[in-house]
Order: sequence, then structure tokens, then C-alpha cells
Amino acid sequence: MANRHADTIADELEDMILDGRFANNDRLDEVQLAQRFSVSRTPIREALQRLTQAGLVEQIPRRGAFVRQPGAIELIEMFEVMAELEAASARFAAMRMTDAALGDLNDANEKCMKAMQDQDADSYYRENERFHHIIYAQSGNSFLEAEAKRLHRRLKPFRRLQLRLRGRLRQSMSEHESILEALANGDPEMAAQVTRQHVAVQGEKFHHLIATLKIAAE
Amino acid sequence: MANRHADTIADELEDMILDGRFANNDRLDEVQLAQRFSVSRTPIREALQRLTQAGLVEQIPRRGAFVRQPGAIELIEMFEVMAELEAASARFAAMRMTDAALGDLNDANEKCMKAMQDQDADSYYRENERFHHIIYAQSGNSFLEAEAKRLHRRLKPFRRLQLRLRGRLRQSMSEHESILEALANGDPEMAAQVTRQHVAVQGEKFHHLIATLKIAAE
DNA sequence: GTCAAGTTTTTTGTATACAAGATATCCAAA
DNA sequence: TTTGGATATCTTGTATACAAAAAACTTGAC
Repeated sequence: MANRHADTIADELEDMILDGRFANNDRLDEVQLAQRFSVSRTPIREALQRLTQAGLVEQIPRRGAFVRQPGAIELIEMFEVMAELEAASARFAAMRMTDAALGDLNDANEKCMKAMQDQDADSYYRENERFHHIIYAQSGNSFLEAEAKRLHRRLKPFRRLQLRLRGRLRQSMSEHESILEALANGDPEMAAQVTRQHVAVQGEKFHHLIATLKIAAE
Repeated sequence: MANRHADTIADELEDMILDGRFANNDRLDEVQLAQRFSVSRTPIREALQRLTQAGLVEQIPRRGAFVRQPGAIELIEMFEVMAELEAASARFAAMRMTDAALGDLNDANEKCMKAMQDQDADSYYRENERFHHIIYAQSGNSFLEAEAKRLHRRLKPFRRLQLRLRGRLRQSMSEHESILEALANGDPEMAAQVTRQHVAVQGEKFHHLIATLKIAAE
């Protein structure tokens, strides 16, 4: 990609923002960050530019850079788009997927299941991510794969939240089964539909969660 | 957004690349560009960073920035994704669209038709773009709208190419009619399907065009 | 004439310097 | 006490300086 220093700084800042280590609208002071990373302002500014492009930071001219956590509405919109990208991936994958990849997908799903039974959250997240990434890759469309990965990563912290809802995990696994079945049958429309539903419901659950939190806060 | 100078420079460079004023793999020399724009290297570097993020430029560490025109395969992939984004927009629009917007869409379509009869290419492109942008906006999903606009813009120069094919324009207009009808009927699945087809066929026509050009070149 | 090692020249990436705009502080008047 | 304006301070945005890496060139051996 680009220059090493600014690159790694951007990655670190991205992680920090996505992990929620900054509050919304926190100002990212250039000199402070420069000191923290022991570099000059130049690579910091490059990193901030990158984050701005990625939508994680908003830069206001002559005012500075502010972390920009998406609001509830924007998150729902993003989940909606994610559902469409996943549905499209699944549709293509149903037609283009290799047998070997189908085996991998099955493997990821079984490990997901096992992780759920073992209450092993880390393992669950890892295998669930693998499950979805395999579908993106098997769309046979690298551009789609890249876009899907990008948005998937952006939504990661919020997916975790939503999975805490009672019964959601088990339901999610059953949806995986339907996806697997549709892909195994090579049924593009079915694959697209169940996959869209699988992701869209995450957005809805998330919405529900937000609403609940709001009520609880009153 | 960000700083004025680097901003406008990025926009200008973007236009130049999208208009094809640079060949693929052309190196974008920082000092040369700095002189051309009468600024220092700093804002140039910021602009190049932005273009890299947008996928128009590839930066190789310690080597420089190179314009990166998508190849045939990548273009087909991008058209495939565009088709999905448009289809999703149309699906949502079928459910959420206002009557006023439906009127606007009809208006854009009629002006498109008129432009075709008048052989007025500029007017055609403008109204065609308006047609599609209305659908994005009426998806009621700003995030989707932004993503669709972004990709639409990226594909702009290649859509123009494809429209030169004999009979393509008339076919395209008839597809617009089907889209309008589905939206007017509030039929989400039909709207998604005809819209996907409308855009996907552009990719196929484009593919066909490329193949033809290659044969002609031999 | 070709190739390879060593040297010079470019070019990138980072640090620092400086200018202009934004924010904060202070003081006086109502 | 509060408000308004003038001044001081801080912060961003751009220019310049410098170090290190890559490319280009030179020179010498075969």
C-alpha cells in the first residue's frame, strides 16, 4: 500500500475507534497523537485523511478531526446495505462456488456450532467471520468481495452487541443451515433470500436493542 | 470536508483520471503536480492519498503513485455490483417512494426520450443520470444512496462507451419504462429484477464491446 | 558490445518552520 | 454580573528542509 508509518498509525487508530476506545465527537488532536506515536504531525495527518475517507472520522476545515460513530439510523442503513451485498454474494456463489469451498463453509459452520455449545465467544466470532468471508470470496467477484469485507469490518463491533440478545445465537445458526442448503442446491434465488434475511434481521435486532437501551435509560 | 486546496486538487485529478486524460500506469510525479498546481508537495500528497482510497490510484511504498484504470475483468465485476446496488435501491424505492418523486422520475425519463430523438447526447446523459439518482435517493437509505452514487460515478466513462452500440439506446429506454412501471405499481421484486437486468446488461454489452475491440486489434 | 559493481541523482517519507484562521482570555462598559 | 470587543494563544494548513531508499548513470572487466 503506502508508507509504513502513516499506514500502521492509521490501522491502530482505526482499531481504537472501532473498538470504541473513543467517544463520539471526540477531537483527535494532531500534536497529541503525534506525541503519543512519537512521530511528527505529517504521518498523523495522513492517517486522519485515510480514516476520514473510511467514514470513521469527520474533518472540519480549520477545526480539526472528530471521531464519527454512526448513529442508530445510519447503522440500520448500513445493515440494510450489508444484507444486499451478502445476498448478492450468495446468489453468485450459488452458481459459481466450488465443492471444496462448500466443504470449507460446512466446516466453518460446524465449528461455529461447537463454539456455541462450548460458550466460546472468541471462537464463535472467528468461525462466523470465516463463514461469511467464504461466501464473499466464492461470489467469484473480487470487487464485491472487497466491498463486502469493508462493510463487514465496519459493522463488526455492532454485530457483537446484537448477538447478546436471548436466543439470537441459536436462530443465527439455523439461518446458516438454510444458507448452506441453498448453496449446496445451487439455488441462487433461495440463497440470496435467506442470506438477505439473515443479515437484515441483525439490523432489526440491533434496532430493537437500541430502542430497549433508550427506554432503560429514561 | 477537509482543507480547501488539497480538496480541489483531488477533485481535479479525479476528473482528469476519470476522463481518461491519464493512461493506465502513468506515474503521478509529486513535484511535477506541485508545480502544475502551484503548491507544495504537501497538498499534492494529501490529494494522492484520497485518490488511492477511492481506488483511482495505486501507491507503491517508496516508488510513487500510479493511475490505476480498472481492467476488463474488474469493470465487469464493478458493473455486477452496480447492478446489485441499483436493484436494492429500486426494491426499497418501490416501497418507500413518494408520488412527487415518481413524477420526477417520469419527467427524467421523458426528457431522456426526447434527448434520444433529438440526438442530444449531453442532455441524454444528464437526464439518464438524474433518473438513476432519483431511484438511489428514493431508496430512503442515505448510506445506500452514497455508495451507489460513488460507484455510478466511477463507472461513468465506461457507460458512455457501451451506449454507442447499435440499438442499445433504444433498448435502454424500454428498460427504463419497465422500471417505472414496477415502481409505480409498488412491486419491489419486479423493480429489483428489471433494474438489475438493466444495469447488468450494460456490463455484458461492455464486455462484448471489449471483445470486439480486441478482435479488431488483431 | 554486454554485464556488473559502485556512484550519483531522483524521489519518497518524515520533520520542522511558518502563516492564517479559530478559540480562549481579558478587560471595560452597561 | 453580563456582554462586547480587543488581544493573546492555539491549531490547522502549507511550505520547506532533510534523511533514506530507489532509479539512473558511470566505469571497468570480460
